[in-house]
Order: sequence, then C-alpha cells, then structure tokens
Amino acid sequence: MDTRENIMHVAKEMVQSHGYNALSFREIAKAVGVKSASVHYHFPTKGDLGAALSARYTEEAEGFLASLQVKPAHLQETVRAYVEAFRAALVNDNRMCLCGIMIAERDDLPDHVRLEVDRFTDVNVRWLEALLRNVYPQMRQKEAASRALAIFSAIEGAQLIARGRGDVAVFDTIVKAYADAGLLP
Amino acid sequence: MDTRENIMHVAKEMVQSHGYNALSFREIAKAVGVKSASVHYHFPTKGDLGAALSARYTEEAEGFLASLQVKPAHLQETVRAYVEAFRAALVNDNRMCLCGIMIAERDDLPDHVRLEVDRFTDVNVRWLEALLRNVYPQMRQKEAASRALAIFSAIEGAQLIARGRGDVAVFDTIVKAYADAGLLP
DNA sequence: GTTCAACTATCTACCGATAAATAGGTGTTG
DNA sequence: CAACACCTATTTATCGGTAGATAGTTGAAC
Repeated sequence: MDTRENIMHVAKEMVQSHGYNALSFREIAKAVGVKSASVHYHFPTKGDLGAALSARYTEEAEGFLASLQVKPAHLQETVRAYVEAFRAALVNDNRMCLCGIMIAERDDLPDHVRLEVDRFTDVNVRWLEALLRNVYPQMRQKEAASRALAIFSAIEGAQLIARGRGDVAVFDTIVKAYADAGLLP
Repeated sequence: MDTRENIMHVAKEMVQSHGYNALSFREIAKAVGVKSASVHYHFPTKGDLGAALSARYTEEAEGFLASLQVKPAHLQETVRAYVEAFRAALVNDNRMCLCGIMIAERDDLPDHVRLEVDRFTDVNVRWLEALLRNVYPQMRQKEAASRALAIFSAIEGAQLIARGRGDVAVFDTIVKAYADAGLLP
C-alpha cells in the first residue's frame, strides 16, 4: 500500500533487467497501478529515482556485508555467501547487479546517479580488501586493494557473461574456475 | 564517402559508449551528415543495424584472434596482445566491448541481434580454450573450457569496472592482479 | 529508362515533465 | 461542533521533444 515503496521495488527490478535508459515512468506506473504523474510526485525527475535506487542498493549492500562473518576460520563460507548474493540476482529472473548494469550506461547517467553507482564499487572493494587483510595479515595494503578490485571485477564479469547465456550454471562454472585458479580464497 | 561504412563506424562507437538502447537513427544521421531516412535506406530497421554491427564486430575479432601467435613459447605475449585489445576500447574514449555492453541490454535486443552477440562470446571462449589446450596439452577439455570462460568473464568484468572508474590504470591493476593470482597464464 | 542513393515530409508511439483539479485527512480556531 | 485552512497523494489532461519507421520525390549514374 506504500506507493513510494512499490515504485522503488518495481523500478529496481526493471533497471536490473533492462537498464536505466529503458526505465520508463509509464511502465513503472502501470506495474504499480497508478498514473505516471504519481511517480513524478514521489520522484520529481528520473535522476532522482535513479539516485534513490542506487543509494538504497548500496546501503543494503553495506548492511549485508556488515552482517557477514569475517573470521579467518570462516573465510570460505564468507566468500561463498558474498558470491551467492550476486548469484541470487541471476536466479531471480536473470537480473544483473543494479550498479553493474548502470556502469554500462554511465555516460548517460545524471551526475548524482553516477556518484551513487560509484559508491557501490567502493563499498564492495573496501569490504573485500578488509576481508583479505583480516585473513592474510601479512598482505600489503596495496596488494590487498588490487586483489579486492580483481575479485569484484571478476564476479561482476561472471554475472554479465552468465546473464548473456541466461544460465546460472555458467556463473557457477566461472566461479569454480576462479577458485581453482587461485583468484578466490 | 561510403555512407554505409560511415554509418557503421559511428554507430559502433555510439553503442560502445551508450549502448544499443540509446542508439538513435537521428544521431547517427547527424554524425554522418545525412538524413535519418538515409540510414533507414541502408539498414531498414534498428535490429538490422544492430545485427550488422555485432556480426562485423565478431568477424573482426575472429580475424584478430586468428592472427595471434599461439605457440607455447610466446604464450605470455599472446595473452598480453589479447588483453590489450580490450584495453584499447577503454583508451579509445572509455568505450566498452560492443558485445559486452549489449549483453547488459540483452532482454531488449531483437532475436537476431542477440544471436550475433552470443557468437562473440563463443568465438572468444573457443579461442581461449584452444590456446590453453595448446600450451597445456595435459589439461582436460572440460577444465580448459571452464578456464577459458573464466578468463573471458574476468576480462569483460575488468573492462566494465575500469570504465565505471573512467581510468585505464584500474584495468591494468586488475589484470595484473589476475595474473598474480594465477588466473591468467 | 532503370537503378541507386539520397532527400522531404510525415506518421504513430512513446518519452519525461508539468499544471491544475480532486479527494481525503489533519489540525486549528471561533 | 462546525468552519476553515492546510497538507498529502493522486488524478486528468497536456506539453514539447524524440523515437523508429514509411511513402513518395528527386537527381545522378550507367
């Protein structure tokens, strides 16, 4: 019954499936069951909606990452839970990471949307970096940062390619190969 | 002076920068210096243009890959040349792999465009797989296929994330971390 | 004279956005 | 209690702009 929440919910799924450019106020309104002017009431411009979506997406990611155990003893479980979050998007109607798909459209994003999208990468890479340094205390800060960036990129790439195949098994195959090669802990 | 070639040239760059959805006949026409109806003369529908772009893109990739040395002795140079091709897109005005960005929009692509986009992944993965089996003859076929898929995904991911940062150095950092971790030969 | 390649002009559909009106709720005041 | 003011959420109706696409015309080449 909370229209604003419903708008954000359907808009998020639409972006994850079709991207920011393809997001339309009319389609959102139709899905929610209101008129497009009502969507504009809650989010005056498309940029406002996009920024709200990516901001919340990053906040939820922050909460999720904070909830994960980062004890060295549970390292593999932690990484598995992290990867599973990206896998879930594919399982859920072959969707992509909201910020991943928006990076592909970055040149068309309003400035404040792009800032929020960038923050998602920051949050993920910083968390991975902290995880690595927690588990491998001897690892230098620079190396941990590079490795964290590599892990994040690899997972985003796996999601992109698996989505192109429309097959979650492809994601699983790629992640296993990452682990076998030594990229993932 | 070849209008059709000019159309494909500017359209390719537009897709690499803004994606398929954002591609507009009017914008193409303006860039080429003709009217949009002329673009429709050469490519009756947007799907025809998209399919032609991705088909040629894949063909050029096939030619490029065939031209690379795959002798075990030059393995690292070969891989470096392969990665450099993806790097070049970023250097060239922060663009993305044409098929990578179109995968993100796959749900909105006409069927024949999607088929061509898929073929690009096939071509790359098959080439990487052959490279691996050539260099590591003892590697099983299944393992080589997984590894090839992982390498391709990782590079596409690196390109995506580096593009989000608008910084080629990020791409280089990620690729180096891939190599250090053992993902790249 | 036929073909090619471009043009002009226009169509319908959809985009984001806005103004103005409406209905319902809340609170204040006489 | 009733009247009024105000706020919120939504509607109707519409705007200018742009999308892809098409019909018909022109001019040049062969």
